[in-house]
Amino acid sequence: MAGRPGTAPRATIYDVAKEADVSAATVSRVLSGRDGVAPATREHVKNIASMMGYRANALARDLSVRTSNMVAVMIPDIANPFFGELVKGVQAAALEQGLTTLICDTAGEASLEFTYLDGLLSRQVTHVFVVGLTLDRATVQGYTDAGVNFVAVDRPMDNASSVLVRSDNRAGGQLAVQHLLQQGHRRIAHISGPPKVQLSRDRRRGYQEALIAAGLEVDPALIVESDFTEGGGAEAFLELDRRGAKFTAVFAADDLIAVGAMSGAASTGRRVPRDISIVGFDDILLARYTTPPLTTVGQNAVAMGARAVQVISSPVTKGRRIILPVSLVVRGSTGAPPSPSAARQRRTHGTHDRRH
Amino acid sequence: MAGRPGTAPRATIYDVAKEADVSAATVSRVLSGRDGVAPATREHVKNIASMMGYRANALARDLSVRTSNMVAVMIPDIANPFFGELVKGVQAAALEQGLTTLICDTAGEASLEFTYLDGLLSRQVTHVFVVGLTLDRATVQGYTDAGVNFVAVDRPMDNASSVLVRSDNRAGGQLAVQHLLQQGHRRIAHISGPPKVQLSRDRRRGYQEALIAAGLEVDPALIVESDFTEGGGAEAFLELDRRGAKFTAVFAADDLIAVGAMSGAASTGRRVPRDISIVGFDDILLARYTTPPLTTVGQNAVAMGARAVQVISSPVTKGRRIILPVSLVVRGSTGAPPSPSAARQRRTHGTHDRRH
DNA sequence: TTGAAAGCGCTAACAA
DNA sequence: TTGTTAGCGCTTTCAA
Repeated sequence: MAGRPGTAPRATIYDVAKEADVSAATVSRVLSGRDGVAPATREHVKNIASMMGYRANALARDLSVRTSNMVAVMIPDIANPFFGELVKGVQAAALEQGLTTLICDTAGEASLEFTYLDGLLSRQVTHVFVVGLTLDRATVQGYTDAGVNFVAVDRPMDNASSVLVRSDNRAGGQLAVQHLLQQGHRRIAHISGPPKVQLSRDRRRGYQEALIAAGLEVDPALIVESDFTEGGGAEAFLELDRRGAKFTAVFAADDLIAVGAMSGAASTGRRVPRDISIVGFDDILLARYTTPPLTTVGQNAVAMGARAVQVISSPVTKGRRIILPVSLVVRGSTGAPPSPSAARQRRTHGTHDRRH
Repeated sequence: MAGRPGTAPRATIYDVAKEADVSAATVSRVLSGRDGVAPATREHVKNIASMMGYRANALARDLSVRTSNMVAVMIPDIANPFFGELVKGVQAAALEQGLTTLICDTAGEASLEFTYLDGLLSRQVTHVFVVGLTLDRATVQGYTDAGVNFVAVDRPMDNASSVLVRSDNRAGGQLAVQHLLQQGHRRIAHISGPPKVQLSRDRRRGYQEALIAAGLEVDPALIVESDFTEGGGAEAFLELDRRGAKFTAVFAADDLIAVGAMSGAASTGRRVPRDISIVGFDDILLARYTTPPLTTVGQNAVAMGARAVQVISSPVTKGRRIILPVSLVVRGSTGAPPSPSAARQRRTHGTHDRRH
């Protein structure tokens, strides 16, 4: 009640001890649920503690024990819904284990990764889930040596020894293209993610393989690189258009790119899927609500996050890879290519998802 | 080199002191950049420290000093891009002040808010930016008393004494409706956010006021409540449709709702903006890339976050409100209402997008 | 079953 | 300018 504002002196374990007429050690034992305390004493201490509104000081505890009950997840762009969903998965699963999740947006910048990792390490956060760390191998090794346990999610890190949880991106690329092929498309463009990112290459490879398997050629003029944003996708589509390339479908490396591509298509006077079909990747929540709804390769971000958390509690071989399956989600953004004769045959953008 | 994996014994300030042949106090002074150290000593200590790969233990420091250099931002849904952008603003501004930002997704659940706040408090994180805390006034007061400084962003908290940084939501609602009115719309529906959230009520009030100012009546049948998601927006649109209400435009309480409404419109056979105009709120990145691009009330999430951070460094009167201006961003989702004859005519021919 | 005492790694008077 | 000495609040042997 007295004291300066915001300076309410917090009760310590000693205050509780004194009040309960026991030692601090006993209070500690009771409050951290260790045994070896008489039931009566236990009850008594508990009462006194809650009476006094005692709150443990995690700093002191962590300093003493040299661990913390917090885990962190580092992602390159918190404004990308896919990562948002991923984070939610991590958080929910961590919570079940009594762990609190800290989220760090690195913006893909090494300096920020550095800052965060330093802060986490020096606060005894020993488990961190990372999506696309750009830090070099040596630096990462330094953190590992210092006691940080990394779990790479979605994207591998420059460090062969840590566990990786990701989707089967290559298969996803194939799935997307096979679907387009089935619809009758032959000229299929691809807007890829940054080639530096492994999954960009994997999806692209799937794209190429499916094409080749169908006896088609891979035309470099039909491939353009982008980043994983709507703006990048729109720009990439325009680039494709500028090249004068002929294509009736595009496989976008993620849903945001696909949305951008749809926008680019519209701005060049094309209609989806009548004039052009578009397939995305991720199946973010939004995909269901674009106009038309987006056909996409579904991966379950929430499940991926949850799976990553499992890793820390189950003994895992170093260097292990956990590959999650993907599946095609057919919605309204794909259809038959425009054929001169059959100008009006698709009329069905149902709201139902057809899962394959 | 020796030791168990992940158990590399970290050098302490004492190790450095011994090696540099000075006292721990001196090392501390050097490493935390305090003055009162001879330049020569300073250099020497610095060298030794980096030589030894010394890393400060933040836990020990924070415990001793009883503050930390971390701030936290608590948001209800990390998968909503608006909050993602907001967080980015906070983070960037905090970084400039040497503060590291922790992100906490409360999912709008009081229990999670509780968990996070406890963890933060007991780790000496004294500044937290909150968006729509649901915790009750007394609980919040408890944290305040314990030394947590809250800055409410976007949405006020149940605590009159903390600073609030938000947009002028009421004016935004008016802006949206005035625009629609200008286009010639008279039957304008509104899909609001949860009425529990203050800004839902503010935007709705703006909507109503603009209607009344134009001499129109507010028709309750044209207002439906939703949440701030695409799914909610789609559902709300369908509800409007089910009611058989006649309307030519809808003002959605946020962009995600607007996207959902566009989807709902499409699934009921309406075209935007030909048959129906839609206005959103927020101007998230996505708004530029929907089909058609979304007309919306723009608020700058990044700026809002940054402004909130300023608050903690500048002395601010308790209970102060900082209201940020909003502005209308006209894109392609709004246009003139369909005239009965035109509507009939279009049913027979395919249509192209309107001009701007 | 309980307590005394010694840390965990750092900072901050107060002396020297 | 530098060092000594107490803590910060909790955990954890080791005795009792």
